[in-house]
Amino acid sequence: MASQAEPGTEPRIPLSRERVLRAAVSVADSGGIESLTMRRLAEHLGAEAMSLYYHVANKEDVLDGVVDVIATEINEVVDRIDVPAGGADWKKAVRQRILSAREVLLRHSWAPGVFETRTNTSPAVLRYYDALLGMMRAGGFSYDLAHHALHALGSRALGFTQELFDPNSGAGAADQGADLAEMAGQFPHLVGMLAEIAHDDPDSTLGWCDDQSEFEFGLDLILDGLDRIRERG
Amino acid sequence: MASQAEPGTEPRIPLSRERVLRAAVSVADSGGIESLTMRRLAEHLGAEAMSLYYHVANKEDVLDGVVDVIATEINEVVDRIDVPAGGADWKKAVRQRILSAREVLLRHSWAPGVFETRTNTSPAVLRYYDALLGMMRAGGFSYDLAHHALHALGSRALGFTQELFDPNSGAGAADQGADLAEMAGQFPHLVGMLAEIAHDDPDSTLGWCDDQSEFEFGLDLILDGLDRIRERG
DNA sequence: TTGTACGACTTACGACGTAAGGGCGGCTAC
DNA sequence: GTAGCCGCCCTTACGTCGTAAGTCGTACAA
Repeated sequence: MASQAEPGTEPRIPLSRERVLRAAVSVADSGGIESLTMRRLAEHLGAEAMSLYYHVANKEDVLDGVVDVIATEINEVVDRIDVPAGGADWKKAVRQRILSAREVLLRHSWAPGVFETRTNTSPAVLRYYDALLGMMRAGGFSYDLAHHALHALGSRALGFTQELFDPNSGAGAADQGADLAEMAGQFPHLVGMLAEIAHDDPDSTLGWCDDQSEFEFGLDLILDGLDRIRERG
Repeated sequence: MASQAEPGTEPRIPLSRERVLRAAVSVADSGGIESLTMRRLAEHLGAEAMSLYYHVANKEDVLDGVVDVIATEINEVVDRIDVPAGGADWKKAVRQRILSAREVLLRHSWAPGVFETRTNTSPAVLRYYDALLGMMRAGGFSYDLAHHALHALGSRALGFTQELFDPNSGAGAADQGADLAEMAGQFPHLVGMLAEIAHDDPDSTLGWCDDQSEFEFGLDLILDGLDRIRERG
């Protein structure tokens, strides 16, 4: 339509699965995952919704493709890392790999939620895990221990953890309506912890607790534990 | 309608937020979370969809309420546990608490996904975390370490981890179409691991890897790590 | 007896995913 | 050349979703 009304303009780039998936990431990046609808995606591409179905089976397929795009971006980043190679250095290598993956996900904050809903594993994710396994093997892990390690890391292996409760929202609720004293009566330890943390770290720019350093704390806890088992076994 | 057509039957139990939320859990239990729509929920209650809105703000509110119902069920279970009390026994107590929470979630397999999408923390979840914190404090944790511990545990504190990749689906894909040799070329470590695990544990009734024992492995890894820090600090 | 407010129902709207089919432009076969 | 085909995109339409707006019966207070 637009191309007919304006003759002589761009010759219209044809759609393709590749282009559709890239656009999907772009839409989610700018408006969040709930803004990713087939109609909006088509609009973003200068096409109609039903045209997408020639390149993509359905919306589930789009979401599958989107995690593959993100995982590919992760692989591109981690492949550039200069690995210190195997032996006892496995921990350093794995740690850096995971933190790099996390950096990519921080650029697509909606992505973790999508990763978790997928059951079909994307080839790019498999490639990521395969290389991670390779590092552990080079570090002396048995396949069995490496297997346990993957489960223990869970989503952390890809660089994210879902925070189940955001103490800020609880604190906010307390500030607003409910009496803080009443709050303290109901949740004494929670309130005590919040008070102490806030006191210890009053001017942290990232809020009362820094997610990045918490992520690293948990990651190191697991990696150290695995290392101990590796040395013993 | 039905109550008008059949006069003299039950006097019709009035709706209430409580009843709506319990019905929502029941619907999700039997048909999965994607089957939980306002219309179906109403039908389950013998009412019309719009009638629910007198007791519930909107669907988000229903989901918030649903996690509160589940968290309350968890609290009821863990409150019954006979705690071995504080000191060095903290680990045993926390471990048992978390595994009990997991048992509840296993009865509502759709629940983890809903927990992760909530940002408003439910009072029942706060109560759960508060008691968990209390156990750690009794075990000698500083608030700071307990805070780190909560982040390190993440969703594991409530008894679940999201499995990002199910090797079964990968293996299934390999079995079906793609050549396993080609698969091994692309993902050598992954295929090696799968082969060894399958060989070591050929007749596990829970599949090639037991999620429960993997959960416990990861949980113990973290709890042991925290215990070491506690002793040192 | 007459409000009045609660608690349900009816109707309707816009957005979503997508099934079905129409049409255009460029290829290949003659 | 031109007839036919097919790859690619569009139009139209359907069923389902969440929910805004308005209606109605019933119970209780004045």
